[in-house]
Amino acid sequence: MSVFEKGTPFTMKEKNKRLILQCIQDDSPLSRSEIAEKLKISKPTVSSIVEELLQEEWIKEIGARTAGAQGGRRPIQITFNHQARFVIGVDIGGTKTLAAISDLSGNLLATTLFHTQEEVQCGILHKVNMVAKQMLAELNIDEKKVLGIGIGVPGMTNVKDGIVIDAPSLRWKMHPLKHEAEKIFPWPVFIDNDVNVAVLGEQWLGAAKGMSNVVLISIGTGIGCGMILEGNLYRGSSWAAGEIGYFVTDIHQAKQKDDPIYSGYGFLDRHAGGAGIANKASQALKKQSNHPLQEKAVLTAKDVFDYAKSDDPIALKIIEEVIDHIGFAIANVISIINPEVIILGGGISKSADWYLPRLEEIISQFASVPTEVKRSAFGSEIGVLGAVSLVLRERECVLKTLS
Amino acid sequence: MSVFEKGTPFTMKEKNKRLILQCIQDDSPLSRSEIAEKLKISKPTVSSIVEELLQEEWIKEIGARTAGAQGGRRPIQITFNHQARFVIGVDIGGTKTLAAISDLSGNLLATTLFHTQEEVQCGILHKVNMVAKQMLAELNIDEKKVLGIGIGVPGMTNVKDGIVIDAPSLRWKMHPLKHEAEKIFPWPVFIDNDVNVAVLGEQWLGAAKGMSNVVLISIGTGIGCGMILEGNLYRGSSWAAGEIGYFVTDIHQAKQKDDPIYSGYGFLDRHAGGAGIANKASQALKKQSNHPLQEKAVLTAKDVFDYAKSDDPIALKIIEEVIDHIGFAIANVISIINPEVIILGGGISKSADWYLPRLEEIISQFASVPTEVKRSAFGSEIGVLGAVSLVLRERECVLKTLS
DNA sequence: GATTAAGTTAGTAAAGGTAACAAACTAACC
DNA sequence: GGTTAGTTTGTTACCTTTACTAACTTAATC
Repeated sequence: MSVFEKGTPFTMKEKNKRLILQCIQDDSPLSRSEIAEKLKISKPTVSSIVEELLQEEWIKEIGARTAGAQGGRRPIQITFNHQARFVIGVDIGGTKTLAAISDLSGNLLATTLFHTQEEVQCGILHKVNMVAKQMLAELNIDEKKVLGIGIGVPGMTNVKDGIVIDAPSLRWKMHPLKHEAEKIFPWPVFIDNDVNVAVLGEQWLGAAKGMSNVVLISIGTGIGCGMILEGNLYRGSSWAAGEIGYFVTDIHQAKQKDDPIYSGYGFLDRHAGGAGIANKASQALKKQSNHPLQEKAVLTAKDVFDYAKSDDPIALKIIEEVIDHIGFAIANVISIINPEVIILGGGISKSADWYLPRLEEIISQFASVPTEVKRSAFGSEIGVLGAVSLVLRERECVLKTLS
Repeated sequence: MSVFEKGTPFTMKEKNKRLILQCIQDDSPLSRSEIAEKLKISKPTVSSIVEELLQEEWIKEIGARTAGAQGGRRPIQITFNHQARFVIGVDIGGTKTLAAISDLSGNLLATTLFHTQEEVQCGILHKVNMVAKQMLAELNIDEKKVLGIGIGVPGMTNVKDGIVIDAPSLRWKMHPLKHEAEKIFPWPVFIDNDVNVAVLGEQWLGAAKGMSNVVLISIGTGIGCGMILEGNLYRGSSWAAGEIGYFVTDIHQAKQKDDPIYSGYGFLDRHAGGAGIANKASQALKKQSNHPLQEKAVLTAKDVFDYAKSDDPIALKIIEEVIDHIGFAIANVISIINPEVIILGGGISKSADWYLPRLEEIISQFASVPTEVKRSAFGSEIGVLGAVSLVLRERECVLKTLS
C-alpha cells in the first residue's frame, strides 16, 4: 500500500501536496514563500499546490500580514481549515457508548451518549447511524464532508479484516463489525481495540503529544496496554500485542495449583484487575466479622479502593498488593519497551494520585531506565478522540477525495 | 530522512529504480517484461532503468530463456549481481572478535577471528582494518566496491550518534565508536547492539526469515532481547529496549532485602543469567560436602548445566529454577509483544533441546497466545551476518552511490 | 526613487505513460 | 519444407505531468 507504490508524476505531486498541507497544519499561519523556504520546494510549485488546496477548501487565506522591517510585498497568510472535513468517532464501551462529531483538530462539536446494552440487540450501529445523522443535521454539516467513522471496541480486533475477535462485554466473537458497518454507513469505516484507540488519542492531543514511543496502560475489569512504537500503533502479529493481563509477576504463585484460571483472563488480570480485586476482598471478608463492606450486596473494586483510602486495614492490604503487582508489571513493560512515557488510563486511573508514589518507587528501583508515569489527560472523551485520530491516520489518502 | 523528503523527478526515479532492483533480487531470473507486469510500471520505463542498472553492474543479463508455448520472442533473463558490492561485518564479543567479507546475499567470502582483549589496548578497530584489507586483497575486491562496515557491539548503543553507551565486557562507557571508526575506515560505518544485530541476521537469512515481528532472546552472562517489529529494528526511546534482564518474575523475591543488587544487572540477570547461575551454584555447594563441582576452581554456568543434564540433584534444582524464570519471562514477552516467533540465542541456547519442552509448557499455559520458540539457525557467524544486514538496511540509499 | 520581499509568468528539463513497431519465436497450413 | 499468421519481448517516438530556474510584477519600507 505505501512501500510498494511506484513513482509517477501523480504520486510525486500527492506527496508534495500532503507535505505542504501538513506544514500548514503544523505551523499556520504561513505564507507561500515561507512554505517554499521550509520545505525547500520552489515557489511556483508551492503556489500551484496552494491554489489547489484553496480550491478544495483545505486551507484559507486570511489576509496579508504587515511587511518585514526592510520592506517588501506583504505576505498573504494561509491557515489550515479545521472545518474542511469532519470525522465521526465512536467509543463502544461495555455499558455506555459515546458518539461524537469532530473537526480535523479534534474539537468535539457534538456528542451523544447512550446505553450499549439497550441497543445491543437491534444493532448498536443503527443507533450510532441515527444519532450521527442527527448531530450532523444539527451542525448543518454535509454528509459528504465526513472523512470517515472510527470505532473503538472493548476487545481484541483484527484491524485488517475488520473483525472483532473477542469482546466479552458485548458477547461478540469473530464479529465482522467493519463489514456490517460498511453496509450501514455511507463513510469509510475504521475499527480498533479501545486501548489502541486511547493511546492514539493521548499521542495526538493528550499526555503524550507528539511522542514516538508511548505505552498506555489501562486498568479496569482487566488489564491491557496500547502501544505506539516509532510513531505507529503496534498491534502484534495476531492482534494480541499489549495483553499484559497475562503477565506473570510471581512465578511461585502462578505455579500453585490453587491459583485459579478463568479463560480470557491472565495472571495479572486475576491479581490486579477490577474483578480480581473484588474477588479477593470478598474472600478476605469471609474470614472476618463485623466489617462494613460485608453489608454490600455487590462488592466492586471501587469500594475496596475507597475503604483502602480511609485506611481500612483489610482493604489496604489488598490494594497494596494490587499496586505492587501493577508496579512491577509497569516496570517490566518499561524494561522491554523503553517508552518515553507510561500513561495510566482506565477506571482505576482516577485514584492514580494516591498510589502513583508507590508505583514510581517500584519503577525507579526495578525498571531498566527511569521513566515518567502520567495519568491520562482526558476523561470519558478519550475513546472518541482516539477513534477520530484513527480515521485521520488511516486516511492519509485524504487528499485524493476531492482532487 | 524518509518521510520528509519532497517529491522530485529524481526521487521518483530513485524509488522506481529501487523497486525494480528489489524485485530482481527477490525473484530472479526475470525478464524486463515480467518486471513491468509485476510492478505495473510501463515497459519503456523498466527498460531504461534496467539499462542503467546493467551499466552500474547491479544486475546481469544471463542469456535468453526458451519462448513460451504460444511462441513469441525469447525473454532476456536478468539476475541480481550478488557480487556487485560487498559489505564488511564485524562482531565484537567480550572474548573474541569476528570480521568477515560478505557479498550482497550474505555469503561470507572470508572470515578472520582474533582475541578481543589482546587488541583492546592499541585499538580493536585498527586490527579490524588490517584484517579487512588483507581479506579484500586476497579476494581481489576493490575497496571502492565495499558498501560499508557494520559493527555489532556487546552493550547498549546509541545508533544515531554512534556512541556505545555502556559495554561492560570491553570497559567502554560513552565511547564514540562510530566517530573513531570513521576516522580509520574509508567506508560508511554502522554500529549496533549485538542482540539487535543478531535478530537482524535471523530475520534476513535464519530462523525468522522474512517475518515482520520477531524477538530474539539471548541468554549469556546477562539476558537481553532484540526485536524486529513491523519489519524494523525496535530500539526504544533511549536505546534501552529489550532489557529484559531487568524483568521481575517474582515480586516477593524482588522485595526481599537480601536479594542482591549489582549495578548493570537486573533481577532476571541475577536469577537466570550465566553469572547468576554460577553464583547460586557456589552458594549451594557451600552447604554441601563431597560434591564433584567443589573441585572446580572457577565455576561456570556451563558446568552447572552439564551436571544438571547428568541428573545431579543440586545442579538440577538450580537449573530447573533458572528455566522457570526464563520460561515465565518469555511468556511475558509474548504477552506484550505477540511476535510471530521467539528465537533463542546466546551461549545457553546450545543446550536448548534439553529444556525447550519445559519452556513450551510454561508458554502454552501462561502466555496470551501460543507462540513458537526456535533456536538460532546460526552458530558463531550470526553476529557478522547481522552486521552485514545492518549495513544493507541502513544503506537503502545504495543506488545513489554509482548513479 | 531605491531597495526588498512576495508571488507570478515563461520557458526548460526530467521522468513516466501510451501506442506503434521491429525482432524473434511457435505453430499451423498448404 | 517453406510460408504465413499469431504471439511475446523489447524499443522508438511522442505526449503529459510535474518541478525547477530565471525573470518579472506587485506592493511594501526607507
